[in-house]
Amino acid sequence: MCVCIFSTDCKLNLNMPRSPSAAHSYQHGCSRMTLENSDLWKSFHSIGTEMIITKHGRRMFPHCSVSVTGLQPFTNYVIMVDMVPVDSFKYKVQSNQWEVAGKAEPQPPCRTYTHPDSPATGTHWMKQSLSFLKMKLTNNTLDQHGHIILHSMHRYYPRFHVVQADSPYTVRWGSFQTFSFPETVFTAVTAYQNPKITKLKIDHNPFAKGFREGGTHSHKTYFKVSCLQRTPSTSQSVQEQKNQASSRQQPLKG
DNA sequence: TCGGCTCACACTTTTGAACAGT
DNA sequence: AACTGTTCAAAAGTGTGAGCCG
Repeated sequence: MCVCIFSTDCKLNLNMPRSPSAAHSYQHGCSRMTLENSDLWKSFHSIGTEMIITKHGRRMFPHCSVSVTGLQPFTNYVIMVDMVPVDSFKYKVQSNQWEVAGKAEPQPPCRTYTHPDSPATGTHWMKQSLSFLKMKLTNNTLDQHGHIILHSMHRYYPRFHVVQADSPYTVRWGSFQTFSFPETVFTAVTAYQNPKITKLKIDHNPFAKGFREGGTHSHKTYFKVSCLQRTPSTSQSVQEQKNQASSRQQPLKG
């Protein structure tokens, strides 16, 4: 469920860490937020993170996953994310490098993604890391699904809010704590511009495995391979594949 | 002509329902 | 009856290239 609670005052809460070399954990009052997959984010950040946005909404990769400590155990909190423009420029790729292409387009409607567990007690938030895997990004300004609306070829970073509130509808009156991480800055694109990003994503994102070999040609190549694996039709070979698959998944289930 | 956007494609992974076993 | 584990089909999600559009 997504609730739009911000308007033009988004930047008032801006708490962007100043130094890119800052630690990946930030303290705010007595509570503290840590970026879980910080190393992965840093890998992408080092070559210039790009996030695909589509008309129907696309998940982020790497996705936002954080852990929180220092909350009051029995108090209810709502945890949200919104996207903040890094600067007021639009970018383009010129000879494999991002360059400023002019002034940014007017900001789309500012939306927030509320963590589906919200509201929950401090104990709940602190017992495990919080994944925003299902958050989707779109370039469709008329989007009705509550996805985060961004402009292509613009730079953003996710900003996390921990709000003391009993429901997503009462966050206006709660006390805000805002966190962000320098390595999560990304450029919104409708198609990847940097092949290094593509490679890194394919290496880490299981959904992209079918495209590992790259290009249309690879579709055929991959299809042939998968046919060879599947057509033997002996239940044993199928079972072996399943066993391998399940053994791969076991640590995750655990 | 060019750069950005959309769509179909063929694949993998995830999810959830149905079923069997304890 | 309740719980746990397994199987299977459907849904969701992925990057790419071709073609469209401004």
